[in-house]
Amino acid sequence: MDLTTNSYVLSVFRSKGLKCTPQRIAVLKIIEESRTHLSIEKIHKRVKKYLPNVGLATIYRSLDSLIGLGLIEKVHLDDGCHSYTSTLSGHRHALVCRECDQIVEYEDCPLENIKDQVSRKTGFRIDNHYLQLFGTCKDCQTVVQN
Amino acid sequence: MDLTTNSYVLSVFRSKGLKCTPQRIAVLKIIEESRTHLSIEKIHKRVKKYLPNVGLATIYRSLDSLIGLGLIEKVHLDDGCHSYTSTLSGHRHALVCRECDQIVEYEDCPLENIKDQVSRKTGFRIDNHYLQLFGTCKDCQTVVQN
DNA sequence: ATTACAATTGAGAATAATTCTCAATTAGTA
DNA sequence: TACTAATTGAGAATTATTCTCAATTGTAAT
Repeated sequence: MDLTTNSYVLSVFRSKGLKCTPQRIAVLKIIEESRTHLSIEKIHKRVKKYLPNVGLATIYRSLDSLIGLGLIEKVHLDDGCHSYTSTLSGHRHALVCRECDQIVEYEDCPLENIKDQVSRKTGFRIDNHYLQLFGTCKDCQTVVQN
Repeated sequence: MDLTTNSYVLSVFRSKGLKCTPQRIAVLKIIEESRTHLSIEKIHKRVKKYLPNVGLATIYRSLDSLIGLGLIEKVHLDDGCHSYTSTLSGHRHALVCRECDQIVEYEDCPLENIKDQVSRKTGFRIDNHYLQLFGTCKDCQTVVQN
């Protein structure tokens, strides 16, 4: 894995005065490159392939930093666990397949007008939302259940 | 607090062969009656007022049972913590105020048609969703920020 | 009402998840 | 190249959650 990064990511780090360390870049890239959700332990294991001495605490800290920078998002799974997903290609929502754990993402946010509607009804000023859909992906629908 | 319950709740317990215990009813009622989100610790403290010997493990177990019965739902907060909300008045979504922690709920689910739309685009069969909106409630919008 | 039995509970131990501490290291200036 | 504040690794500490097991209790059948 190439632990250098692009100038956009670099500028995000700079804008908050955070250092762009190999540990943080590795965590970010691993999350970006994964198509299924990764637990902290899995992220740790994968980062260790490239940075064998990295500690678990650093993974936690990197995740926090990256969330603070808006480069990744915490994803809450149906069972109460959570994983992390990259936000680099813009606002995304996750579709989590219960069978194969695959995450499919879709770009267009269907919630913009819903937010207005809810705002009018409740008086809330809404500044963030969290949507996740659970189900069975195309592939797993054709597999015979056992 | 009245630890008896109505026949609907009773029938839900019976339908899954679960016992309708005072501990479970207490947890359910406390969640139902609260308008803000409650941590496990807070639920534990409140249940203790009525059942002083209740253990923390029982709160965890009761919450699991009630989720299994569909009587409550886990709510993921923006900071990664979670709380619980009653589902007794039908399908609800939470609006969480960042200022005062108040939860406002709205009954009508705006997602039914969105699910179809996403299904068509991605091939997913969607069987559950999780939506939460974060923002500032009406009251807190008028308070001067400090 | 009583009984029988499986489900549930309380208590605390065990485990898992997360955060903290601190000395050593390092990224980003100057 | 040197400086400095931020970051890291290691492991301890804390917090959250689950497990174990003997005692208790809700429920259904008598």
